[in-house]
Amino acid sequence: MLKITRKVEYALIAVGHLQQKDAGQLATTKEIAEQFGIPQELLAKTLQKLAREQIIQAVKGPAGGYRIRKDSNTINMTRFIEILEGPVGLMDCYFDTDCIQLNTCNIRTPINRINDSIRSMLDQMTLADITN
Amino acid sequence: MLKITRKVEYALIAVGHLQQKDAGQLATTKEIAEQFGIPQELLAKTLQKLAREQIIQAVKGPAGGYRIRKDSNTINMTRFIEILEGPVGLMDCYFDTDCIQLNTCNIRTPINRINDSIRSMLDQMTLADITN
DNA sequence: AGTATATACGACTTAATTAGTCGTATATAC
DNA sequence: GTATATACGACTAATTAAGTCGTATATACT
Repeated sequence: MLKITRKVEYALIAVGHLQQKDAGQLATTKEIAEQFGIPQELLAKTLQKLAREQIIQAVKGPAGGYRIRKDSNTINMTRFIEILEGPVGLMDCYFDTDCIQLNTCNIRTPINRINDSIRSMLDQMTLADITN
Repeated sequence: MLKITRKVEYALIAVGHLQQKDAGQLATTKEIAEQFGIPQELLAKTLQKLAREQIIQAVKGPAGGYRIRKDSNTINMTRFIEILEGPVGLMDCYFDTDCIQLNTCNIRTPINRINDSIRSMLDQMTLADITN
């Protein structure tokens, strides 16, 4: 039903929170989880993915946490979503080509057109647009 | 992951097929299911929903089936999808208001903006755009 | 009238995906 | 060396989507 997953939801909330911190300031997973009522373990894994992809920066150890990277406003939403939940597309055949249909399918072209529209909309939208 | 369900996929394929028939011509569920490799029972229920909502017209009995309605090109995609799978929205809070967050949530406004964009895109797209 | 064929539709089962938890490893400030 | 934070794979639970089944109803045809 055109839904985004909670992982993305939680990630956006967290990024929004990080962006409101003063430059360089850290926030821990625990802090964010408590403040927004998010399961801590799940949020942790989500932030780890973002850190792995250089969206945020992780600092280990006590007094550690995450901080936002200065260039977060250059990250577009397609990228962000795809880091967390894989390919953005209405149907799998946008990426996979192993559909039994393929030849008989009479709706691939128009579906792909809609896909392109959605993707290009999300492409033009940065993290900064979302969370500021 | 922003996916549409198979119900919608099957429905679009079926409508595309119906539109290619000569005016007033009928196609049976069986015919469509076989031609496109779709589970017949599932397609049947899907087409029943479309018939209930006057998107297509059902004719019972032997030599019966479904035909497309002439005004099918006035049906927009938001409506079509919502008939089959309910509200189109990235998150439930676009429709439901019983989220625990609500006050603390820092991403509702931007998420709703994206929602509106997607919906208005689908609003401007008719069945005829998809299947012709 | 009886039969074959088509739609109508609710209840149910199965499969797939998403959400959330747990255990353990690693880095580091104090 | 201990407490606290991230890192991460494996697992379980919950939710949603996909598909099936049984039965009812309409109707063309013989």
